[in-house]
Amino acid sequence: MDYKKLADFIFPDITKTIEDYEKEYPERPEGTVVTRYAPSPTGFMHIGNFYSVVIDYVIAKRSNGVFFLRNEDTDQAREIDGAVEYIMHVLKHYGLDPDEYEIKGGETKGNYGPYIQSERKDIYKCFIKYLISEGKAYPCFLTAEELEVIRDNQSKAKMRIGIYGKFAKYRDLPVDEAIEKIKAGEQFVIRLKSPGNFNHQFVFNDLANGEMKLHEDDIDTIIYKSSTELPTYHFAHLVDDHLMRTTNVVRGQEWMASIPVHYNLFNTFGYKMPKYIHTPLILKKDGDTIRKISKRLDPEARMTFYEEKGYPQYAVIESIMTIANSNYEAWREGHPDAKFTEFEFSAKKMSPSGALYDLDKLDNISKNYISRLTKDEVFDMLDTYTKEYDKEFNEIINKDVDYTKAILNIEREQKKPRKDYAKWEDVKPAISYMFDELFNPTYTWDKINNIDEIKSILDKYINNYYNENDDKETWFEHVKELTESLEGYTSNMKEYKENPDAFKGNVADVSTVIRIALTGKNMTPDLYEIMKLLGKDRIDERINNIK
RNA sequence: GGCCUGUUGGUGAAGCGGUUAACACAUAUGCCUUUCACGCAUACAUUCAUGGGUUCAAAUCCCGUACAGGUCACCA
Repeated sequence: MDYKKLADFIFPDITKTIEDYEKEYPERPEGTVVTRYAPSPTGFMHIGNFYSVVIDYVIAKRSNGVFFLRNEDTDQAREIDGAVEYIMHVLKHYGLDPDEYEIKGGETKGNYGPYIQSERKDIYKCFIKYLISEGKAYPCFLTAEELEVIRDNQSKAKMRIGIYGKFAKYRDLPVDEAIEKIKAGEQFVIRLKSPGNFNHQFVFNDLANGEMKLHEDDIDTIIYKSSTELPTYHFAHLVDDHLMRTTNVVRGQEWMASIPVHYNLFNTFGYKMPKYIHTPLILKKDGDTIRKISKRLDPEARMTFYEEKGYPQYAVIESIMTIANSNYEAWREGHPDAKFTEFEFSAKKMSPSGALYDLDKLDNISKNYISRLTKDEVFDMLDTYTKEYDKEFNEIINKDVDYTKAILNIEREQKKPRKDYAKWEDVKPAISYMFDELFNPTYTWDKINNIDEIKSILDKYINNYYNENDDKETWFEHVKELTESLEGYTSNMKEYKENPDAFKGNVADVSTVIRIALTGKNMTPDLYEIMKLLGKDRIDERINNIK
């Protein structure tokens, strides 16, 4: 049959050949690892996508390779404005900047573009045209209704579903008849004339999941959508990753099932398949059931969650790396200051089963990280965060930067620093009492709640025992002396513990009374440090305000 | 329904023929201690979904079963 006639008829304007493109996009330097993140701009970024990106980035950067971003906008009905900008924002936020990318109507970087699929139509058409001219693809005129009937019948007959064998009605339609139909305005798609045989198996090696035996695919998959003149994902994957010279494809495990299709596609062109890493799904425990984490139901599925809460970028990446390779934590212990890209990542060590993303673990990583920062670093990060998410608090902490830093430095910059904050959102409620405009004096404590008693303790303290120039030891000695002077109280904790009923209270209780009076809380960092920062006037004022 | 994948404590998991079944998080308790936090210590899987087999020996190898997930679009 004269397939060339058909090809020329369908794509009369396509004059470039595959060879032209091969020349235009030459092989990258020998041994370069090339990875990509290829999202469809259909909404906000998901933690699972982020997982893939981190791995893309690590394996590219470890070997000085290339990591690029490709915009897969072939489904225009689902496209959302600003989605790509948001993705770029996330990548930048986490320091995972792509080496090559393109913003629609904006900047472009890299020599293997366009990096937006809707701008690559001619390239796809060229490849499709070649396939048709070789008789390896054909126009199919099956309507949506016909397709549905076929599917129903197959399902009733318990047959495999799809267009294959005798169901591929237009597979061998004579060229002239096809041309007539197109001339008559009939809608069509282009399907691959599948070379596969379902009864044959081939071995596929996934870098994460290992070897598996799969059936060849004999379904004539749609590779080109006439409605939009755009290819389907499968075909775009073939053309783009071949021409962009991608060496490693990292994608979610839901793509595993498409491997036989991709195997066919790469084989019909005689191209080498890239290496694949199918990442496990990130799951979520919902009551008693475990399911795929969902953008709609689970706030923590969206990457915006981590930014809004103010999780440090470092912590989010660390938590992902910990899931990806369980020996990462041990490595980190030995290399506390190394960049995560220096870690010897192993796809093989990835667990093939889905993982629950553990926010407790994230908090722990984050707390440890923040606890090791200096007061200046903490201030800067808090400043950046509050500028975006809490303007009021941002103004407050900037009124007297040295004062704020001193607060943030309480029990910091020492061997065993406090681990109070997992995210920047936690800071404000933890230290608000240090700022008069946020201090909301309320005294509530069950153990000592008699107002006369409280007032007498505080008055005695402020008049007879408090001295703003005391060092820490002396300060505490004075609190002890105060305690001893009170009827029924002891400063001897051992004595108290042996017989708690014999006393009204102890030094800890007296300290707590002072603490609550000054901060409104019965749990705070070191009281001495707090009082130092508050200063005599504010201490007097707060104590006098207790009613 | 077909095809594919998985199943080790509350969570992430190590282990891949002989271990007291690592480690980290979480939880609980104790010590330390002016509260909290930190730190330290202890506890937490008589057992590796389940049934059978191979073996002197199995979480580890084989077969079956159950359960869970993924996928079968002019969506990616």
